[in-house]
Amino acid sequence: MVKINLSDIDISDKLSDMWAPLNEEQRVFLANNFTLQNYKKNETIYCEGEKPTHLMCLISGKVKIYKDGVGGRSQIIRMMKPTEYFGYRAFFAKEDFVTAASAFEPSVVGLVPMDAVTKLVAQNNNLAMFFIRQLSIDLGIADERTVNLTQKHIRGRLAESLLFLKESYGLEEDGSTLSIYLSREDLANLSNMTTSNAIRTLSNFATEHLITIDGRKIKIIDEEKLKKISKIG
Amino acid sequence: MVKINLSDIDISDKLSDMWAPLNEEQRVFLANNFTLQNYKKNETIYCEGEKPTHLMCLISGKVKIYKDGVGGRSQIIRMMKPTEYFGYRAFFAKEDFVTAASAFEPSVVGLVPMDAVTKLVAQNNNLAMFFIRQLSIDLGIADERTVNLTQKHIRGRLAESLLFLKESYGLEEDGSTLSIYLSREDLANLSNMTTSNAIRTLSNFATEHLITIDGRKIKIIDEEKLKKISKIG
DNA sequence: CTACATTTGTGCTTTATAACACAGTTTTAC
DNA sequence: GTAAAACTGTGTTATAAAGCACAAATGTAG
Repeated sequence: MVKINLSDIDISDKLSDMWAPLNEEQRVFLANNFTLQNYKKNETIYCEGEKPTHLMCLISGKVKIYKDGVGGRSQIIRMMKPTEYFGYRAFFAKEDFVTAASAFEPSVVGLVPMDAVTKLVAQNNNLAMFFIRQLSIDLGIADERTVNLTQKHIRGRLAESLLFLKESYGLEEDGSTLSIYLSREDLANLSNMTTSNAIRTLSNFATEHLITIDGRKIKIIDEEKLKKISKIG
Repeated sequence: MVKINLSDIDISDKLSDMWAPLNEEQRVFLANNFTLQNYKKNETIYCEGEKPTHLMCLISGKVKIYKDGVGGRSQIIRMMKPTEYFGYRAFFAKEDFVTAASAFEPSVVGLVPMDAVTKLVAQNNNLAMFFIRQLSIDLGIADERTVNLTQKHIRGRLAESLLFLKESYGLEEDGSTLSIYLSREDLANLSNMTTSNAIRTLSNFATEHLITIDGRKIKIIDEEKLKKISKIG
């Protein structure tokens, strides 16, 4: 872990939603408690059952938050993109982690000890409101997700995942290729299905000219139809 | 809606987790903004798509938070018991409600306008921490629930629901009858299955002497075995 | 470069669960 | 108190999705 001077690398503007409420003194305090950590592709960031110690902010890369359920099956709960915060829920709930996190790609994570965060939250109400708002948004997403994953059929769930990946990570310069390359297994774990069904359904979508596939590269061809499939389930 | 004097009916001690952080002035402010509302059995408290306006606290009765998904199927997301707060998530997230709420039984709900709550949160950090903690706990539960509802089999899901009902609402004086009488349909919507499968599986549990059923009265006979079924999925 | 492991793809079988149909029972409304 | 509606129970059928087996392709390590 390397202690860095925030102003040097100038990432503070990217993290503005959370930084904005802080006064100068609080920013210095935060900067003094801020460290960076690198994670390799597929490296675990934290595990289920561990004690949460740091607020984490994804600086670069892509991270999945997942949960291993019955029979070795893994379910991806959330996916983080740069400037998003994670790892703090369990601390605030006074629990151990109920999920695990790992890096899809080489990633850089900013760490702030939770006791420093707690101090700042106690001093600064707008920071508290930031967390209230963020948690509220995430809880709404979780409620939606529960219903979508349980009630939609395979095609609907996969279509939804593809659209989610587009919204979250965007497209490459060609305007249609998803900027994230997932294994079929990860795609399955995101969409609550087996790997073979992810493969099959993806092929079907390609046959129907909704997408094209080239290894892990997926191009979205007919977004409207995907939306329709996602909607009707 | 009837404006009441809190000290008169003396419910403030029951609501202590949230009240505790408030000073005298803030308590008076809250009391002046507090109203009670009665709901009949099966009456809707709020609907999906509506704008959230009040923090709600269940004073007495039982309330379900649910979501209607594809094909008319309804999924129960959360169930409230007295002294629990609800209805505030969407406000903090600056969204409309994504769920609906209705009363299982005749219920009394305490209402506080969200702008009054916002004012108090801005003044009082411990109150902000109350919401942060509550939202964090609920988000953890939602994450668990997503995996349980998607990965466990019918028997596991129903067993889990029965245990959940016991934990949440407790037992009657006989020490084994669940204190909440749900329709088979509600039990199904809680456990993500069709009504006929809830009926069938419930009968199977009775045949296996894990429970006894007498209409909507359910006695838990072999809790350990239910736990085992719930655990292995 | 070769060997081994992992991922992807495809066909076939099995199974869990939904869907449907209908009868008996209980609750609700007038 | 009766009629209608809602709920409960059970058997049967249909089907979505998992499970399995295996081959081909791709990636990785020595």
